[in-house]
Amino acid sequence: MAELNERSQNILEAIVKDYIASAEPVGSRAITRRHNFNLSPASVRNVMADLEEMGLLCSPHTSAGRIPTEKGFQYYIDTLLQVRDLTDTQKKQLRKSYRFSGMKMEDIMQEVGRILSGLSKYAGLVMVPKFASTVFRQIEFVRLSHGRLLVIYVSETGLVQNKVIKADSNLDQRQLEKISNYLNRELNGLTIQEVREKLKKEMQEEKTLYDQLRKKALSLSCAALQDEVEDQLYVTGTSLMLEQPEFSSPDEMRRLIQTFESKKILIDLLDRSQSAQGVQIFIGSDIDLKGCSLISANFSNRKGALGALGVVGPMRMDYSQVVPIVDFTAQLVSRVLDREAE
Amino acid sequence: MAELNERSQNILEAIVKDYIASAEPVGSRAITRRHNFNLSPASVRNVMADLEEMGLLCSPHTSAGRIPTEKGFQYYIDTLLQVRDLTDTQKKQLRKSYRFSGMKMEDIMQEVGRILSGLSKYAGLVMVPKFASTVFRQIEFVRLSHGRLLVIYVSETGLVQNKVIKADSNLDQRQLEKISNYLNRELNGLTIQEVREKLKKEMQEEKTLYDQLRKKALSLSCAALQDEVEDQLYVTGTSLMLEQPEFSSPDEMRRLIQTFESKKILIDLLDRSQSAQGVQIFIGSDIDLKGCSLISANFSNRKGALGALGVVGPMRMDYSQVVPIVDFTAQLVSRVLDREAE
DNA sequence: TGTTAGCACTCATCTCTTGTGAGTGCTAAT
DNA sequence: ATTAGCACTCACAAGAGATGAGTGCTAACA
Repeated sequence: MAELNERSQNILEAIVKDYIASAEPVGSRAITRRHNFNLSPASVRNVMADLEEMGLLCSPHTSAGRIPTEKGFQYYIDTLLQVRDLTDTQKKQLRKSYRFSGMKMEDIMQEVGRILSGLSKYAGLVMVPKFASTVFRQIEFVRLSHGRLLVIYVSETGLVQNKVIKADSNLDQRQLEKISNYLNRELNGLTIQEVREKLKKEMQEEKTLYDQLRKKALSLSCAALQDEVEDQLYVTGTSLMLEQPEFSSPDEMRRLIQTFESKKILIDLLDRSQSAQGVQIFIGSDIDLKGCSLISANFSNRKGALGALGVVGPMRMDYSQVVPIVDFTAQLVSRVLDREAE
Repeated sequence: MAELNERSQNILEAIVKDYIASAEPVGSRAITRRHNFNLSPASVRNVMADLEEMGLLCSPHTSAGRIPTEKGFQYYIDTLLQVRDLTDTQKKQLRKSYRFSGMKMEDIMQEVGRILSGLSKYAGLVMVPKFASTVFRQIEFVRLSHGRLLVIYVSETGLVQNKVIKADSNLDQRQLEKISNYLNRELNGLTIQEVREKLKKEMQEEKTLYDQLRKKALSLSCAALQDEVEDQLYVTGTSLMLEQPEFSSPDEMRRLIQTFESKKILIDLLDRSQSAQGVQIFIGSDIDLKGCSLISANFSNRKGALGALGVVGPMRMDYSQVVPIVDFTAQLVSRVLDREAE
């Protein structure tokens, strides 16, 4: 991106801010009225023409004002955006909302989503801890019927996953208990990722092993943990998005709701953000959410990244306000999870 | 409802059917064209005026055709609707979609919802088995920290519920095992409802009991099972509703999405239908879904009612088509659950 | 040379008008 | 009892100004 002189920057910033506030195209006169740059509308127009040439602005039609393009927003976020930190009062209030003691993981996540969307007035997303990186705490088997077996897996953070598997051999409850005892001893404190690797190694080493119990335990736990569990996503406050003027037309509404309904796009997006640290902002066609932006952050406990949360809003959302909310929320959730795990 | 002569019935039926097909007000001429009653439009108009007087029809404005009122729909459903059974081919196809072996309960329910909304082109609802009426199979305790205890409860159908409780006394894993063994033996085969009653009784009888283990077991399981678990509801295909012309205005869309988002209204509704047998139809202001109808049915296994499923569509939805789908689906799900449980 | 006033021009939006057509209710004839 | 005929209503679409916000360009100005 070419350098912009100070005047251009000021004007771009003014346009972006005005547009964020009004959702309407911004005209040259409006700018001179609302900000006192000591410039005439005509001069502002010249600058605006330049900014349009650079692809930072565009006008919906000849006689409307300008609106920032995606590139314009990107520039704004990269170089002009100043995120003010939350005030202590706000922080305190947020902390107060996060009294999760005695709630189970799913409910916590849902509640976090609600709070996020409530604060931001946009849609809140929370992706629950990725299965592969959770830390093993306990595994239990429950016999159902026809050799079908319910496997219940509990992570250190109290996340419960369950899965039905087929066990060919007819194991009785007694044997199952032995097996789960064995596994609980053996796998304690490892992440699922590590458990998988360990199992794989052992399976190879002990192919010819005569220890029946161990053999069965290995094959059972393999079956239980082999395939990736689909990430679970909680979406809250989609209807708030429908209040935004950019989604006021029926077609846009339908598109938006369909997107939120499928969840797949959102999961991919949050997955992508998983690798990075801190708050991330995805804009527009970056993501498959036309006209939207996503502000996301990971949460984690001491053992590493666990999940991601964020806010989806219109591209012109109030970044300076939402970014710190997302950031602080992610930190709070991380702390809660640490506390729970300890 | 006053009796209607045959001609009036025929005309009412024609109007309802045409309106279901077109979502437009139906005029007198349109009726004589599409159905041959050997009547002139003027005669039809006379009848329509009568039907309007009775509150079965209304016209949006003077020079539009008539549309059925809520009462009109009610009359149609009660006395005119003929539900054709599914053809064998359709049944076979449906059965083929329902191969759920090896899936866990939540996934089954979600899939059922998807199929329902896919077939009906409206929104599908599935409410998971009511906790209180599930049959106890197994209970497990997992220690988390600070005396917080994760209780995992498994029903006979493989439904897993979990909950975090506070256990004041410091129990080690060994004692917990003993307790769960004791409870598993003691409570096997009872519904949660029965378990609760039993616990209550025993707690009273054995207040002064010196058997420490038993006492702890009782108080733990009481804490674990005491409060009602919120019914879980799966909603699918809301975006399909937005395609319907009655919800094409932004305001209607917002209202609809908000309703679906809160879920509470829908849960109450399905709860209400729980008591009855077979397919039920709720119309319009009966329920808090303006302009919508709900077709619902319960599913159950041999032990009794477990949950409910249904389809929410516009009031003018194609009842003759959707009713048998909902009916047959409920039967299929019941059978699947029986098979799983056996 | 950068800035600004002035001006012609564009174009979405609102309002007002008019025409059209589907549908109605009433009346009189069959 | 049924129906043809007719006047009437009213939503909706199309067209015509009027309005106003905003632009680009040019020429004058500091």
